[in-house]
Amino acid sequence: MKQSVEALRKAGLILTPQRLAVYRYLRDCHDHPSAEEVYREVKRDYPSLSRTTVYAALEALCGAGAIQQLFIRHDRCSFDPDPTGHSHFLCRRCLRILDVDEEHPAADAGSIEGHRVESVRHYYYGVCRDCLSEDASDEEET
Amino acid sequence: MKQSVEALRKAGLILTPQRLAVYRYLRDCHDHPSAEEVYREVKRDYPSLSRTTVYAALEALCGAGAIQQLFIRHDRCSFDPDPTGHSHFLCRRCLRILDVDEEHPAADAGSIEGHRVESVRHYYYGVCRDCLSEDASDEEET
DNA sequence: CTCATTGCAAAGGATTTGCACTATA
DNA sequence: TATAGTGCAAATCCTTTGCAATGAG
Repeated sequence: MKQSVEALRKAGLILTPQRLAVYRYLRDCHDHPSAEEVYREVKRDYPSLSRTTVYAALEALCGAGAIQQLFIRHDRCSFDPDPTGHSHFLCRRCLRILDVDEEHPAADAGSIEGHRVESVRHYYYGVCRDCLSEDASDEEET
Repeated sequence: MKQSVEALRKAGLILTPQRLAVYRYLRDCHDHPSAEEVYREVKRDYPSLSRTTVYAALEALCGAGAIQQLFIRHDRCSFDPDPTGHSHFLCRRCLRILDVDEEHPAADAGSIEGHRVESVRHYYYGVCRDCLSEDASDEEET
């Protein structure tokens, strides 16, 4: 954690308790929460926390390359504490977003068809393995 | 166009003037409009058209596999009249969404890490070639 | 001390919903 | 004719914005 704080500071971020709390929550929740979820949860420890601050903190952290923002769902953005280039899977049953261990250049992927590529996202949609095995169990019971 | 209509009908869609208008607009606009844009434009020919209908039509067309929905932008969904698996590029300067001729399995890509994959999206972000060349021209003038 | 950040409230924009009406198959 | 689609209005949810107060460097 300490080195993360240093990394954030070096990235030019002013370190505030709120930003640290947001960052720490993301690191520890092992999920891909939306801004609203981050707000709700972090507010427990910082009752005075406002949405404005959360949105600003998330944007700042993205800008610093400490986290990444996902547009895998149509109704909200999600945030991933791991900024490295990997794919994501959205289960249409449980709506969880799962990391997929398939690396690809995160940013600066050079160019494609003349366009300068600064970042890449690979999204998969379907039914996750947990929901699949639940379905299998259900059928056995029938 | 006629075969498209047949395809829609075969996909089990009830064909209404509104759905056809939505589909036709998407086919002809050679862009990746949002639901709101589709609504605004198609409403010109169908003044009675409502948002409800547009959203329902787009959903039905997606379900029938006639078009595909993109979640490349954080603030709205976009629709692509071409349902085949290809990548997309979002320019942060002009905000246009461009097709990238890089095919990948559209749907039923089998499974990945145990999850059943039903569709795939590859998104690139950066600055498109048109904006890049504009920048180049600007510098020359300096 | 200065400027960026924070907090609050309100606005904005996309999408969804309830319900009555209409039209397709 | 029955069922699915349509239209209108209101509601909902996520995100952004204006502005004054606060705090980090």
